[in-house]
Amino acid sequence: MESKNRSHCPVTYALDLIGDKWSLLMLRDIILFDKKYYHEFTQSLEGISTNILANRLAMLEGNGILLKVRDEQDKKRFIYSPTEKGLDLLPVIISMVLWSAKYDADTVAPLDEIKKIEQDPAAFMNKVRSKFSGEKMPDPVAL
Amino acid sequence: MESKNRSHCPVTYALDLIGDKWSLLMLRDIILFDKKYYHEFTQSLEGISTNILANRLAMLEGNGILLKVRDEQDKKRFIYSPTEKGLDLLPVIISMVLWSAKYDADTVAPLDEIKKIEQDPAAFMNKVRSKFSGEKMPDPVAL
DNA sequence: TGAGGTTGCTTGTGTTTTGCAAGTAAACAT
DNA sequence: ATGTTTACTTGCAAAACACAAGCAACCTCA
Repeated sequence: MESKNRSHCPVTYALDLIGDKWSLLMLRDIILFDKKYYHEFTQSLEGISTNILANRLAMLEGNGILLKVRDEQDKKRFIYSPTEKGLDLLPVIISMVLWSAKYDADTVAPLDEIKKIEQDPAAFMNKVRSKFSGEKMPDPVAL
Repeated sequence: MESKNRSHCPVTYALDLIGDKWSLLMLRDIILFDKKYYHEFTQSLEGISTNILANRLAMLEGNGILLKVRDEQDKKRFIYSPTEKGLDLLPVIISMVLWSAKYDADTVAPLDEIKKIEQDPAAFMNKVRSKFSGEKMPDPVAL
């Protein structure tokens, strides 16, 4: 499930991995809306088809952006979570959100939340990141 | 040449306009590499086919991201330039560049330039923007 | 003035990707 | 044991894409 790179231009590298209409929406659901399970992704507003969803989940996992583990509470399910590489895409998502909030007259982005993000994006990102400060973080470097 | 929106989520709005493998590469060429002409886009590293190129140029123009004007020096050519809406996508491009520079072991992004952008992204964006401070900027608000 | 080159597309044709509906298998619930 | 939930997979039609060729407007130079 590898993507072949068109070039090693950094814009191209990112687009070859997440430059489609679904991958960043899935990361939005995982990172911002706390979705974890396959069936939760099928319930998003935009209606992804299940074959595309399965394909993208495998691709994102294969490229180290998502982590997939069996749910020990209910072994027929899997829990998807962002890796550090996935969480590091938050600035991409946020810059898209700010751009759309500015130019989409019909945006549903809440204005007060947008203003908070604009004033202190680092604070917003830290708050989001703190939700995932669990088992999948790399070991802290010893002092 | 309109894109229909899947939803008015701000992530979706951005992806519906520029969430494909080519649009942001073209904006990279226009904004960062100073490309202006159709034939210059065909010469990029990644090799876009001409029908897709023509389609995307029309789409980006139709959505107010690019401006297309006839070149008065050579009337068989057109000059493409970013609108304010197009220039406002610079944060999206930059955040992708920083992410790829971090995770692509084979990136061609120059390390010293990346560090400068990381330390002061606003300064980099202003420098890039100053290249386009010409006729297509909106009139400054009267004092 | 007209022949050839440049530029910016458009048009075919085949391949790949996507969307939609239906089906399957493992785990679980009763 | 039977039905249900969950996570996919499969088949097929539609759309998007890549590649090659063609074409029209404009320019160049004789």
